[in-house]
Amino acid sequence: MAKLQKSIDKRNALIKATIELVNNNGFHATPMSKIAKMANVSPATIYLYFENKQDLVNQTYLEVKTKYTSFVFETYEENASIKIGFERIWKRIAEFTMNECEYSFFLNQCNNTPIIDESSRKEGIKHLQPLLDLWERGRKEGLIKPFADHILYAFSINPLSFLLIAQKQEEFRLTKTRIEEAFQSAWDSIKQ
Amino acid sequence: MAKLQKSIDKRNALIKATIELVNNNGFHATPMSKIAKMANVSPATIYLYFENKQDLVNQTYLEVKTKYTSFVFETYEENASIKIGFERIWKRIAEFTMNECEYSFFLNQCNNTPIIDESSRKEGIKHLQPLLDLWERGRKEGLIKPFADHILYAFSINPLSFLLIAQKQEEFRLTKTRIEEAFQSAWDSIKQ
Amino acid sequence: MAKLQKSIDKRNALIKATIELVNNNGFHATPMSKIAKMANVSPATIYLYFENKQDLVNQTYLEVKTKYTSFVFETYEENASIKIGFERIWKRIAEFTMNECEYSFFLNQCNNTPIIDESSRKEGIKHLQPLLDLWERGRKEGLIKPFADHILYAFSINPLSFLLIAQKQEEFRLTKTRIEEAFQSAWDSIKQ
Amino acid sequence: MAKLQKSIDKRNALIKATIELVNNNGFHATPMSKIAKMANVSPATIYLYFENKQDLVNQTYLEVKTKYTSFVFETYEENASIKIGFERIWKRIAEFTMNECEYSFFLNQCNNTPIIDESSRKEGIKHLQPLLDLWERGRKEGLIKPFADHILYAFSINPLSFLLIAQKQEEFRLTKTRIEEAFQSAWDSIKQ
DNA sequence: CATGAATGAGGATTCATTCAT
DNA sequence: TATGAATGAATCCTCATTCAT
Repeated sequence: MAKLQKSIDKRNALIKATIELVNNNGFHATPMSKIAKMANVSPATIYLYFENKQDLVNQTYLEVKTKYTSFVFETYEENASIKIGFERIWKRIAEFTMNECEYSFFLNQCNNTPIIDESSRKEGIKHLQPLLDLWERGRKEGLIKPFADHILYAFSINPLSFLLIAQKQEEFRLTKTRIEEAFQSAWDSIKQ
Repeated sequence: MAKLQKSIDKRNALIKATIELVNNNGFHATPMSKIAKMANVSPATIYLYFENKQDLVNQTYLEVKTKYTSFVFETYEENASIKIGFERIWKRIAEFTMNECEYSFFLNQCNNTPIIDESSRKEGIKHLQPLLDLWERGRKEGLIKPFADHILYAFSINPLSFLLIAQKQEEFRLTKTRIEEAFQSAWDSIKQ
Repeated sequence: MAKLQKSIDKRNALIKATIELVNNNGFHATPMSKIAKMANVSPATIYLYFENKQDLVNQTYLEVKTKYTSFVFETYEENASIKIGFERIWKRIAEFTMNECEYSFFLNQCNNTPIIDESSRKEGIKHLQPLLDLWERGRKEGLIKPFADHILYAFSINPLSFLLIAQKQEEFRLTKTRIEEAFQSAWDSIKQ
Repeated sequence: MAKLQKSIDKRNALIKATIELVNNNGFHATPMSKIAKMANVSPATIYLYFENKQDLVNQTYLEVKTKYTSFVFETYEENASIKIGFERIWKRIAEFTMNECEYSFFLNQCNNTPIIDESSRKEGIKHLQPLLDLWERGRKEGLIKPFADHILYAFSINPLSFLLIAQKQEEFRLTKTRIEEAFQSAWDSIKQ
């Protein structure tokens, strides 16, 4: 329906604007009015789609996280070997992190800052369940270190966030070669 | 001098209050008035010590970063072997990260957020120069992977930040054993 | 349109309040909040119509100056004799000065004080162009002293401002007779 | 006495600073702290010499007015003819107005603005008593128009203030010749 | 659904003034 | 007498949110 579509478009525009503005200015220093302006909408209209500013950010966070997760596992097949399976997931995460900087940067900011409601963030790393399952299998097979998921995540996945920020601050450029190197470090850090 | 000491005390109280409040509420949502109240001074007094809110946060950041760096290298001796040297530095960082959560959390927030002036953050990871030197030596000796500093940092040091946050959100407890495990992952990720 | 009219009314109320308060208290000592209260709007509303306090005063100044000029030349006809022409303009200025004390006093305060932006005041006495033209003609016909416009203005027009203030401070009452006397002085001061 | 002199020096420095700052920024926008700084004195010290900010400005006004008056009549001799007497006083006023712009500008601002207490300004033009006496004599001798003092003042003396401001705003330069012209206008405006 | 005008509550900052020394 | 540190009270301005249309 054209009408419904228009609504969805507006909601999307608002979320897009939120991401861009929060990325560049932080949550503070992004007034609702600016978000409205960038989305070509009246400030009052925001409140038809979201309860309030907090809700807007929370929903934006969840939306982006969902995009992230579904991209990451889109190509995943459960029956690959541990290393191959991990490599595929890792490369997808790396691809997302680098190609969708806006999304990744936003997620990162939310994860390191009290701008998101506890409840929205509470899930932690559960959204990566297939990866956690893979690790579990790997631990059983003696291929992955018998460490907690958080440790494995901290050393093999999270570093990509740091590289993203370093790149954004132009201290560093993440080339193809370097991604391969990064993967090697990631794998070494978790493999038995 | 009693007067000078009083001034220093006040400045410290302000910085302490800033850290605590920004950690819990974020830079936005910590009004100067609350900082003043927590430091037991009038809001106007803040402006005797800092130019404005931005300056207060910038200076707080630099102060904390300095504490961090000097703690980390306090016990460092250059002529240890690569692995021992790295282990010592890493453990000091881990110790600081876990014991001085307030400081670490604050640093982390500043590093992942546009609340700090570019110029204040510009240094990147240069403050860890002795560690970078160690890596350089390690690469030459063929003990450390021949990767860029940022990659080594991302995989061996930065993960501690993630573990800190996970702990703060009570998803995870970082026990002695787990620190040992974490170190093992760190070392595996960078060793040749 | 009712809505547009309401907007215009509000803007006018704000300008009126500004004039009255600045006249009585000076630019300092007239907080925006008082202006808002007198105009029956919220302080925040002022900022829908004016960029900031400076802009409010600048615009008020320009508005009042426009009222002044158009009143002064409303009845003017170019082809009268020099003396008649001058008398008509002078009398209109006198009328405005005395009947619209609020406006005149405000203009006077702006002209003698650094509360107005240079740019807003820059025009000087150019707004009285028809009078300047008349003087030019008068000089050519040998009826007016061959002096600079500023001198003619200083001695024939500006004195009314002083009389206004003297009256406001109740040192002096400007009666019909005295206006005639004043005109005589004005004319004598510029006539050849 | 050296001590007394030092006190007087400080008071003078404060008054000088007040004049300069109020001239350039207006009464608002000249904080006590700036006055103190310009006078090389602590803010607290001001309150040893003046009750408060209002008192400081009032006293500055009176001081400057006194300087003005005594300069104007310094060379005056009562027994000159009306025209000569007037010319002498007028020229002294012109000299003061042009040479001591800072003082004149300050006086002018106080006279056209509600920054001075009514009581301090109440005297009006009484400080020019010898001139008023001269006019009275002139009226009796039929040489001066039989008009109120305020009118004579408005047209013959006050115009100099306008010329001062025009000059300050660089619309106009007051040369020797122009001063002669101005005098002619002044005299014509009051002479019978 | 959509809006733009309106606003109350609050925030950063300034400043005249005081006070302990 | 002189001061610099300290502050409470104000001031300008912003912004999330609402409401009449």
